[in-house]
Amino acid sequence: MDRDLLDLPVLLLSAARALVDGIDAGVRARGFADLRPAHGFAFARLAGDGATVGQLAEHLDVTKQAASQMVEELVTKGYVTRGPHPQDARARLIVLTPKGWACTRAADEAAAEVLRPWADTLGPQRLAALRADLSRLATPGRLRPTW
Amino acid sequence: MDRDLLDLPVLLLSAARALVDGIDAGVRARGFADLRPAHGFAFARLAGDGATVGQLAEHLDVTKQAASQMVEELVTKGYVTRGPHPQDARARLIVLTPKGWACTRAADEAAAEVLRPWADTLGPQRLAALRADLSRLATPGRLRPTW
DNA sequence: ACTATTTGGTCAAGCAGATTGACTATCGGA
DNA sequence: TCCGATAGTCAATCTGCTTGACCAAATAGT
Repeated sequence: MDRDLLDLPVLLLSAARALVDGIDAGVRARGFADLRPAHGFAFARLAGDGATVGQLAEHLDVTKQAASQMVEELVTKGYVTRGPHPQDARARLIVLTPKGWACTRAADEAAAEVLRPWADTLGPQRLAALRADLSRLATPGRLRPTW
Repeated sequence: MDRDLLDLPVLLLSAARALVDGIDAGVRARGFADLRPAHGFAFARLAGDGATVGQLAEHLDVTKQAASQMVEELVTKGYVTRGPHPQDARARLIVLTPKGWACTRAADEAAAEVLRPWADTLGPQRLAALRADLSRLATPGRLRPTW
């Protein structure tokens, strides 16, 4: 084991943080200043066909109560709505509002913007290789980092 | 910009989390069950010649009060001591105790242990390349991810 | 069909880790 | 020698999350 691989944790963390911070800043700059990165993780799950509170909780790796609270906040802010669930009357389906969709598009743009200098630095080849390598390493677990 | 580069954030986050979680688990398994990853970031700064509360706060990207609180906790648990600062009577120098050093060694071992399967998966060549690429991307900013 | 258990969600209270604000002691330059 | 800046702590507060209790609807067992 190469000795200086030991700072790989630090590098990984720095890169991850730079990325998330950059995206967050981009999203705020586009007018969505009342959101945190944690909300972005929620949006990622809701995009598509929506999700229940329970599914969201699992995705975010928090309790249902915490997820429910966040949903309440997002409803208040106008990013999502709670509707009846087509298959289960107990459950409620959370879906993005137009504002919520606009925000996810903004996030995609922001992400692309942050990634652009990375592509410039490394070249598209090595960036793609980086992505490929990471995809072989990353366990498909939760991603919320509550440290 | 390649379209599927957009999940690089997710991959980066997964990898970072897997790494930190793995190290944390390894540290706990070695008998230091009363510490969280956040403490590890503090230890990283204290290893060497120690640091003041202010320096620690900057490193962790928290207020001095928060850092002071953590130091108090680490003192209580026996990992660090507060000593007088050689150059400044206002400041106090925080240094690791033998127990603190033992813990940092444990963390290094744990990190190596987590990295080993990574080296097996990617091969030493590409792992080194990964490290090199990341080191070109990572801004030398804070790493504490409080999302 | 009828009851019992499980599951989806919310309400309420409490905790942990951070923040802001106020204060003391010391440093260092005019 | 004074006075603003800096190191650190004490105290109060905020926020996001957890645990615990609960209701309503779904599902399983008989």
